[in-house]
Amino acid sequence: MPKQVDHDQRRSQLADAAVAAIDVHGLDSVRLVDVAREARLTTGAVVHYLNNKDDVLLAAFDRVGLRNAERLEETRGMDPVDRALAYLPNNDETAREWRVFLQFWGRGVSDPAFRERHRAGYEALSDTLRQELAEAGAQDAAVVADAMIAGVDGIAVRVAMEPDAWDLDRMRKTVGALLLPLLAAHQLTTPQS
Amino acid sequence: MPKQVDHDQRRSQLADAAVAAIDVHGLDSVRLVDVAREARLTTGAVVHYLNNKDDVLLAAFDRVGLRNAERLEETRGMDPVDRALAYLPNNDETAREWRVFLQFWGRGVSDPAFRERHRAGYEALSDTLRQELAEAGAQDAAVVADAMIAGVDGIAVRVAMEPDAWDLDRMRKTVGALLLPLLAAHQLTTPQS
Amino acid sequence: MPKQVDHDQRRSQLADAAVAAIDVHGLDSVRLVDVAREARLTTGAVVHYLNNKDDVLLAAFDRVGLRNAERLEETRGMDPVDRALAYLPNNDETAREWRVFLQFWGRGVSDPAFRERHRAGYEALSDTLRQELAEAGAQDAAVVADAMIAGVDGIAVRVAMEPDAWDLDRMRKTVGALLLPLLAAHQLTTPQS
Amino acid sequence: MPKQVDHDQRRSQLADAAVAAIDVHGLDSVRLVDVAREARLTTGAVVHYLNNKDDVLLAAFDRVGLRNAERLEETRGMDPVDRALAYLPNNDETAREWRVFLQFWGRGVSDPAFRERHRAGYEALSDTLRQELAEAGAQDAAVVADAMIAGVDGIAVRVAMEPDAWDLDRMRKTVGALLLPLLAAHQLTTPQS
DNA sequence: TATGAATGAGCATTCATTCAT
DNA sequence: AATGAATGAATGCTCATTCAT
Repeated sequence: MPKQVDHDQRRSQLADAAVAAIDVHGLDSVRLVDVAREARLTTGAVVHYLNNKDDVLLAAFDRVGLRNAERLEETRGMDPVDRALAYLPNNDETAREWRVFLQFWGRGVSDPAFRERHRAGYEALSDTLRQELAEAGAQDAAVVADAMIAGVDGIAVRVAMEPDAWDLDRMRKTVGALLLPLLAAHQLTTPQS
Repeated sequence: MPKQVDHDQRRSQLADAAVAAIDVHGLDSVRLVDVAREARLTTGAVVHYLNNKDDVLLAAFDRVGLRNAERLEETRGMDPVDRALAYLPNNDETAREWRVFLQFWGRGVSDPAFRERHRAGYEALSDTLRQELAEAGAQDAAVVADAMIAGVDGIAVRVAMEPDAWDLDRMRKTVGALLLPLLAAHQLTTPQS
Repeated sequence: MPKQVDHDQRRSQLADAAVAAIDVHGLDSVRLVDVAREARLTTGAVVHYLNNKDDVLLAAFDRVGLRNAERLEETRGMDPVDRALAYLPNNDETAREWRVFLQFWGRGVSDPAFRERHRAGYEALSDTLRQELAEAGAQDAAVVADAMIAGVDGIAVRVAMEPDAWDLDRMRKTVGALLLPLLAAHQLTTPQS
Repeated sequence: MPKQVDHDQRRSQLADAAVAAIDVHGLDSVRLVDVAREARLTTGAVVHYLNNKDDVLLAAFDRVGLRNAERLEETRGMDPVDRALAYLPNNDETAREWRVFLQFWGRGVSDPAFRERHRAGYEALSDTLRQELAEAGAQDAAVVADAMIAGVDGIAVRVAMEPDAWDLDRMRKTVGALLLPLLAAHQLTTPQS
C-alpha cells in the first residue's frame, strides 16, 4: 500500500500555496511551477490533485473567499468599526488575502466562472449583514448592507494599493467616517462609541 | 514621400483600441493582435507607435485614468450624489471604462509601474476632492475625501461584477446612504436634499 | 503470505484488456491507464506483469496475431470462400481484432519490432496456405497463397474502415470474385460451388 | 511590404515535409519539430500556415491521397496489371507514399475525421474504376472494382511491410494471379495477354 | 502482490518581438 | 509607414515510469 494521502487536505495545502504564489507573482503571471514550488512539489503533483491551472486558481479564490467568510463570522457581535477593521487588511495575512482577492475582481469582470463565484460570495455576505442589521432594528437594512460592503471594499482597494500610506489609523478614521453616520442615520447606535 | 501620420493621434486611437480589447478579452488574456484588430491594424503597426505590449497596456490605463479625471472635472459643482452617479458605471461607455479600470487594480497590486500610476491617480483625485470639500467648509476634508472615494470605488466593484443586479436606483440608494449622512456629519449640506 | 497469482494467466487477461483499450482509444492514443482500467487494475499492476508500455502493446499484438492463426486453423478444410469469410471481420469480436490488427500494420511500417512480428505472422500464414494448396494439387501454390492473403487483407481494410457499407453479402461477393476465378485458374475446384 | 509568400504553395511544401517526416518517424511518433526541420523551418512557422498538429497530419494525408488519385488518372488506359503495378509501391517515392498512407489506415479506424477522408477516397476510386469497367463491358462492374481495389491494397500491405521480400516480379505475379482470372471471368480481356 | 503518490521528460501551443521588404 | 513572415521562449499538460509502503 502506498503512502495514504488525504486528498482534501492536500488540495487545501495547494490552495494555500496558490494564494501565496499569486501574491508573489501576480494573478496574471503566476505559473503552475510557482504554485508547485511554493508547495515544495512538482507541477505533476499539483495537477494530480487539482486537474489543471484553472482549477488551481479557482481553489485559490475559494480559499480567500472562505477566509473572508470566516472573518465575518468570527467578528460577529463586535462593534461595527472594529469589525470592519478586523475584516480589512490589518496584518500580513489579511493583507495578502486582500491583495489576492482584489486581483480576482479583475478576473470576475472577464470570466463568468469567477464572476459567478463573486456573486455568490457577495450574496452570502449581503444576506448575513442584512439579517444582522434587521435584527438590530435597522431601517432599510438591505441598503445599509450594500453601503457597508461598498465602503469596506473601497477602503481595501486603497490599503492594498498603497499600504505605506494607509496605516491602521487612517483606516479607522475612514471606516468611522463612513459607518458611524450611516448607522446613526438608520436608527442604529453602536455599542459604546 | 511616406504617408504623414500624426503619432499622438495614432497613439490615442490605439489606447482606445486597447481599452476595448481589454474589455472584450480580459486584461490577462488580451493579445497584441486583439488590440491591432480592434484598431484595424497589424501588430507591427501597433508596436510601431507603442513600443511593446507593456506600453500598450500602460496607454490603456492612462486612457481610462484620464477619462476618470475628466468626468470628475466635468461634474464639478454638481450635487454630490448626482456627481457620484455620473462618475460610476452608468452607461455603456463608463461601464466599460470601469470594467477595464478595475482589472488594472489587480495589476497595480503586483506590478510597481501600475501601482505608481494608481497612486498618482488617487492622489490627484484626493487632492481635488479635499480642496473642494475644504472650500465648502467641511471639517476633516481629507478624511471625508477618503471616505467618498472608498464608497464610490466599492460601489463600482459591485456594479461592474453584477451589472444586472445593480440598476441606477440601487446605485443611487447606496450612494445616498453613504454620502448624505457622511456629508451632513461634517457640516456640509447638499444643495436640495 | 501474499495472494498467489498465475502470471501467465494475468498476462493473458492484460493482453485482452490491451486489445480492448486499443480498439476504444486507438493505438496512438491508448494510455497505460486505459489498459489498466479495462482490466480493472492500476497501472502499477499492469507494469508489474508486463514491464512497460511497449511490452503491453506487443502483448496486444501477439494476442490478435494468435487469434488470427487460430481462426486459420479452426477453418481448415472449409470451402475457400467460407473460410475467407470466417477469417474476415464477420462479427463484433473479429471486427475488433481486425481493427486492432490493422492499426498494428502502421506500427510495423515504422517500428522494426512490430515489422518482424508481422513478417513472422505472414510467413506462417503463407506457409500453411501454400502447403494446403500444394496438397490440393494447385499450380504455383506460393503465388496463389500470396494472392489469397492479399485479397483477404484488402477486403478487411474496407470492412474495418466502412463497416456500415460492407455487409456480409458485399464481403462474400468480393471474396468470391477474387478467389473463385483465381482457384479455378490454378486447377483447383472448390467443393460445391 | 514584407516578403510575399504564397500560402497555398507553402502549405503544399509543408504537406510534403509532413509526409517525409511521418515516413521517417512514424505517424505515432512524429513531432511538429520533425516536420519543421524537414521543411527547414521552425514549429512556429509550421503553425503559421497549418494551424495545429492535427491540420498538419490532415494535410499529409490529403497529399498522399491526392498522389494516389493522380496515379490512377495518369495510368488510365494502361493494361490492368501494369496499371496496378504503377499504382503499387514500385519506387522510392511511391513506396514512401504507401508507407505513410498505410499508417493513416490505422488512424481511420479510430478517428472519424480520417475515416471520412478514407471513405471519400475509396468512393472516388471505386466510382472511377467501376465506370471504366462498365464502359469496357464488364459484368458486375461494382464487384470487380471492389475486388481489384482489395487485391491491390492487400499487396501493398505486404510490400510496405516486407520490401526486401517483395520485388517487382513477386508483385507482378501476385497482381496477375488476382486480376487476370478476375477480369477474364467478367468478360474482359486485357489488351495483349 | 498491489497501490497510487510523485516525478520529470516531452511536446503542442501561444505569442511577443524582430526584421526584411 | 506598414506589413506579415519567422523566430523562439515560455508554459500548461500528458503520461510513462519509479518507488515507498
